[in-house]
Amino acid sequence: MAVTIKDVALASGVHVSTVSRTFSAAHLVNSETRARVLAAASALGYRPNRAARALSTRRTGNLGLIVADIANPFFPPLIKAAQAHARRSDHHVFVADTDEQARVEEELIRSMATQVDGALLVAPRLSNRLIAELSADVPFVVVNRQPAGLPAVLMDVASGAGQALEHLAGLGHREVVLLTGPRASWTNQRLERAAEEAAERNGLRLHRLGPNQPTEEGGAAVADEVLALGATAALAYNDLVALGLVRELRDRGASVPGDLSVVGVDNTDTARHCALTSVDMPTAAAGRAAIDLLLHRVTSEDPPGTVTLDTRLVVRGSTAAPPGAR
Amino acid sequence: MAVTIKDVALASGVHVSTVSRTFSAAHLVNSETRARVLAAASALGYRPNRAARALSTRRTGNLGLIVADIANPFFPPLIKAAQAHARRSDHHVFVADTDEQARVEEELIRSMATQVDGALLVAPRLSNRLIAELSADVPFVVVNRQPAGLPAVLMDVASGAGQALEHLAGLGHREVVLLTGPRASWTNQRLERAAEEAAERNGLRLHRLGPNQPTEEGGAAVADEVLALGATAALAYNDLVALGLVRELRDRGASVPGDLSVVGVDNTDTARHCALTSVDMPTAAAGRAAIDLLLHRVTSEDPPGTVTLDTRLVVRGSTAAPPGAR
DNA sequence: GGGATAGCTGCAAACGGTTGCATGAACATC
DNA sequence: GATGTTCATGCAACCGTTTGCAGCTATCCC
Repeated sequence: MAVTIKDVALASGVHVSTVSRTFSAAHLVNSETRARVLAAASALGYRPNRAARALSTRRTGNLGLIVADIANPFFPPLIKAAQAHARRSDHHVFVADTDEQARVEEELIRSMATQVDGALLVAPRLSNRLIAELSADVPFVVVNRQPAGLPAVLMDVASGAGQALEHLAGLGHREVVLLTGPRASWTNQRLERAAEEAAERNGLRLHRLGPNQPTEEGGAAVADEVLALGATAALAYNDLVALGLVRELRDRGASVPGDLSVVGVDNTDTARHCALTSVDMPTAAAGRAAIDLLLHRVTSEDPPGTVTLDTRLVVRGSTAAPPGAR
Repeated sequence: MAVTIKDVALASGVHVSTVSRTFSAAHLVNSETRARVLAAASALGYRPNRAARALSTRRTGNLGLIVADIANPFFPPLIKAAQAHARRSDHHVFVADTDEQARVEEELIRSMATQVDGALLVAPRLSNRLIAELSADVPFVVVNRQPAGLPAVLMDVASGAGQALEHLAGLGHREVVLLTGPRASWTNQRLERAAEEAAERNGLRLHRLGPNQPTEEGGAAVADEVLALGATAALAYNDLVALGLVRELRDRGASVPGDLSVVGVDNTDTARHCALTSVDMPTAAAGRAAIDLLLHRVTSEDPPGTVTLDTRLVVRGSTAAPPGAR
């Protein structure tokens, strides 16, 4: 049915191994022969069968990309960039969604293991122990987490969070609340520490509220408490939380940024559309860097490296001077 | 290195073919033998090699999902649903982004052909001729387009667009502008026709403006013309166009919905966050339906079916009575 | 008790490539 | 002119699994 190497060999009068070499080690075949083979191949519309190739080479040319929730606006730019970048090295990408469940994540990795050369775990929920165990089967690169001994790409929220608090201090704010995210999140841990340090540096008083669900509902749920605290600005774990808070506040007649300035994290498209000041996460760059690391890891024995990317504040309409200021 | 069927055979004292049957045709093996094989397999951590299996069965257990732009908020819910649904039948999904380019789309399909049992084309840019040609290599299901002879899933914007114009008429609007999208888009064609009919039904005068780029910029670019037309409401090709228009209008001091009511299409998360009235597209349901159709097509010879899903209006804060009304 | 049947299992040939090794030709070296 | 190299190609085993066929055993029927 499909045209195989055998058909090409027949059509060009050479042995299959010569056809094979034409495609996988062209320098080993005479240039005239090569031309003949290529002509026959393209006339027949030959395409190497990747599954067959994988069987002997143990390289599938496929990568896995495992994320918690494809529909969370944080992920698509990363997926897009990773996929496009992988394609440049002729790799295909399986994308899988774990629905935020560690069990699903594990099963996905196991079932992909025989079909991929490596996998990208973005903000995995799995225990470090299990990640280490599974990494024996498949080379991993981890994004936004740092398990010992594995290559990682980190988007360090610290720099952007520092800029955010500096920005708020500059506007005249003195009392700021941090809406924290999931305890297990590496980003959240960095965010908490960075916010604390930056608050001190800028003479701000920092309140904490959380952990919160990293969703719009999570943000909406704490609107009361935020108002009760008497803070004039809030920094949220992510854009969804920030936007949930904004919506709830406005529903209650409070003004953003008039009564409360709000800063998100991730700088998703939604933040852009809703004019939310936000800390930009370089998701596309992270996707590309992770693919580079992964492809490198697949082919080399070098010790795994870690790439850390900085973040930066993008100021929009959700921040302004506090109510008391002139 | 990896544990194979051979290791399991050795460990359980049977021939490899018996191990194979235990996994792919369990009823053919004695239940005691089966138990022994399964025990050995799980002790060794055996997982069938899908590439090898694909070689003999000509079924890879993989599907392709090809979209124009992963980062466009319209797609992720569809991708998520399709992937989750495919997983239930033990299929993995390659996700690929064409960057809106027909050439890339074609190359992607060709390079995936040997590795997938079928592919989902979502709003493809390819010519019908080429789609037909390629469908000889790979079974397709097409979403939001209707090439002859191929199974398709359509999200029919007509019903929702009708509701939108009815809603606007009910609020007292009389002059409405339709911001059209790409000419080649099936959705756009349906939208234009449906809007025309619904306008007539509801006694509205319908202006058209377009074709517009289906992006925020596309919407922002026509703000002037919209104002000049004297319409009091706009229905946009999609949410991005609608939001671009809203932002530009507000930047110029016009009020939405005070001066102009705006309705989008897609009902993306962004529309929700930005309180945009929008026509909901059942993307998740479409993803699932498409996978069903595809899996069915892969295994059967039935003539291809078409699934049409209705849409409906979701009213939010971007629509209100026109300026003149009491 | 003999033949047919059903139920399991083993054998070996695929599936479509890759690759180490052997072979042969052409050419250079001394 | 014998020897050694290099280059190009063919040969055949192998990658891990499936599957048609054949063979064996036990059971059943008359």
